[in-house]
Amino acid sequence: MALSKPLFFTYLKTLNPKPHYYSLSPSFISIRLLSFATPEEAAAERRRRKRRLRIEPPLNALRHHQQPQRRPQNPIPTSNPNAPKLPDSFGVLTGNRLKLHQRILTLIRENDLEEAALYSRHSIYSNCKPTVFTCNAVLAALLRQSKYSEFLSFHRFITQASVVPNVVTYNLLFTAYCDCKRIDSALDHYKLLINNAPFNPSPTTYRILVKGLVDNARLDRALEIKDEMLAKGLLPDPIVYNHLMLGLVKSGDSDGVLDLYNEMKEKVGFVSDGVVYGSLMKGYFQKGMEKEAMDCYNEAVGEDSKVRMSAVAYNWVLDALNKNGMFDEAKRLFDRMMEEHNPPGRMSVNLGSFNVMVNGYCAQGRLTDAIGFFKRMGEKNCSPDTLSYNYLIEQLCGNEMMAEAEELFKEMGEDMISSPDEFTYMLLVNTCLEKNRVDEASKYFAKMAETSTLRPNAFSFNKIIDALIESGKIDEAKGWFDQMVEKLKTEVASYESMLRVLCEAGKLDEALKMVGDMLMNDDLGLSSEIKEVVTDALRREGREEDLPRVIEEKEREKAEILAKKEAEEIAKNSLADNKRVNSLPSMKFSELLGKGTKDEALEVGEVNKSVSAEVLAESEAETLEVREVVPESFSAEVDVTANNIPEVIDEVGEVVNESVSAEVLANESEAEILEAREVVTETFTAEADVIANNIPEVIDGNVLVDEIQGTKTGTVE
DNA sequence: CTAGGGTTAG
Repeated sequence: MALSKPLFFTYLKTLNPKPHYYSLSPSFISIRLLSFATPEEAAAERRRRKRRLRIEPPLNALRHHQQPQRRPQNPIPTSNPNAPKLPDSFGVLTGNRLKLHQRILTLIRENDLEEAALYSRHSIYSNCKPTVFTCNAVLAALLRQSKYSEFLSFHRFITQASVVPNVVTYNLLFTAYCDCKRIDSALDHYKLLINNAPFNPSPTTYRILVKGLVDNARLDRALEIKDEMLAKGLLPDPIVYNHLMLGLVKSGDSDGVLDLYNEMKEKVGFVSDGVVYGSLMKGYFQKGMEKEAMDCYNEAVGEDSKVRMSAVAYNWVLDALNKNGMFDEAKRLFDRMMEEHNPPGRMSVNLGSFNVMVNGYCAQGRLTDAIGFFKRMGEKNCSPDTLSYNYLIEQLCGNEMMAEAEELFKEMGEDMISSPDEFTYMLLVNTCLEKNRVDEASKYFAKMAETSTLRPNAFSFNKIIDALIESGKIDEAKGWFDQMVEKLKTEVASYESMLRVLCEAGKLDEALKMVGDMLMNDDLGLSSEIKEVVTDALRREGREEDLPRVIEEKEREKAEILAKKEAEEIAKNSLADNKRVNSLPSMKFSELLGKGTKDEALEVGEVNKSVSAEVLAESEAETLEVREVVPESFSAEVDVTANNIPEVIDEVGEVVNESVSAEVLANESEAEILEAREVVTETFTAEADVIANNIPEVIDGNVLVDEIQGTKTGTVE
């Protein structure tokens, strides 16, 4: 996906927040009141707090009614521990934290994202905690490189480490979810933002969400979100409207297109942003009202037009012309844009302009002209990205111009921007296969597999495997099959068909080895039908006793593994029990909080922390997990207890409820959490948090990666 | 000048 550049700009832009999002004073940050002399006093404080919450509703409740431009009123400073925390203000980005920020930015610039993320994670526990701006920079970088699972893991990490997200953090998260087509997750977090965050969504928020919804055929919801935006008193954003209008065009609702345009016009008088005129033209064209479409055209680009036409706005108009048979007019406009282009002051052409023209000429079947436009990018210092290449290569492949396609392929760069991706390779592989050039196809496939970055999906693997089998290259096919098994979760059916092929080819030893692998894999197993196939093949060579032998062997191996596992489990449990016993002082946590001094409680917290870390940390990753929840603040130590040793929840339940607060609110969470929270919306105390934290994490990074890989690589037919 | 480097194509 060619998001990188625009996203980066979005980030840069939002990095400069509007002052009013951050205008609350830092002194507002809540101070936890944790130690009470007696349980009675704790209870009294609890009651007081509930009363107070009734009198002073949480900040978000007030926020709904205020004008967006107005500074949020600072209701009651410091005393409400359940109040949402405010994100860092720019003021904190000084001294060491600024230095840290710059070092991480340097790492990002050097494209050492792994180091940047790791460094940030470690700094959380240093005396120089990264600001939310630094975290956002890391998130944005991960997003730019489509590292979604790392993105989500990092995001989860910083939320659990109580880095308070700002609107940019939310926007990055929305973008990540939308990119992965997990629009509902994005909406869940939008709801969290609306309900809990001490700031409003920005126009960018609405652009991301509306586009995400439109792209995922959720026009109705997109329109609702737009209305929510208006209800907040924000002006109609032309970009949001354009997304919606394009969505309506796509679904054939041309009246809707015109309605939206008129709605915007009604609200702002005159629509000076040219970005909507292309979709407006499309609406008229769709109604067969060519004259009106061209009136819009003239309004937008005519001699004395007052409409501001950016490159993007022009591109939409170009597209509208091209898609409605007005290529000559498009060409005239394009030439004018080229002439008008005068950077840095006036930017009227960009990469998209060329792409739109390339698309238009391809649609007419004028491939050579399309290549001509493609080559002209350099004139205006534009360079094609992967998507631009892929589009043209696909068109060329589909029009018997394989030589030209391969030429372009060779041009594709080493850089992230224009390097070939899975789609590129599979285009070439498929085209070669269609022409029965199996060896060349295999060569392209091999080239893709050699890269460290590209991950062909199962569909791609099967494509080349089947083709190789069909042309009798069983060994080569088996080679790819083995790689597929190593890299991807492979379906039983794939194993079976490969197995059949091996049997048919009389490669019995390999077949038996594969049977062994299948038996050892709990997800696979061996159907009686496939057993039959193998037995038949063996019988032909007089080796029918080999199969039962292998089966028996594997059963034994499996039993051994199982026994070993059980033994380990027992050992581990008793170890854990010991530690649990050793950590028993933590059971007195609540008492200490009630009766003892804070210092004593802290001491227990300390013990507790290290013990739970020990108990839980079985791997590096889990150590990180634990460290994620190990907080700076004493109160969150209760979190560790509550999160990690469920039994303790009962013991310290009251205390937990009182002290675990909104910091967990912004947790990586899904609909359930929202629901859980709904129950206690008025006072949103920790009950919901505890519930929420016990809900198993829904996000599974690996699953996600595969999903993305699936959607991204797709199928090239 | 009080926005807008936003968008499209597999």
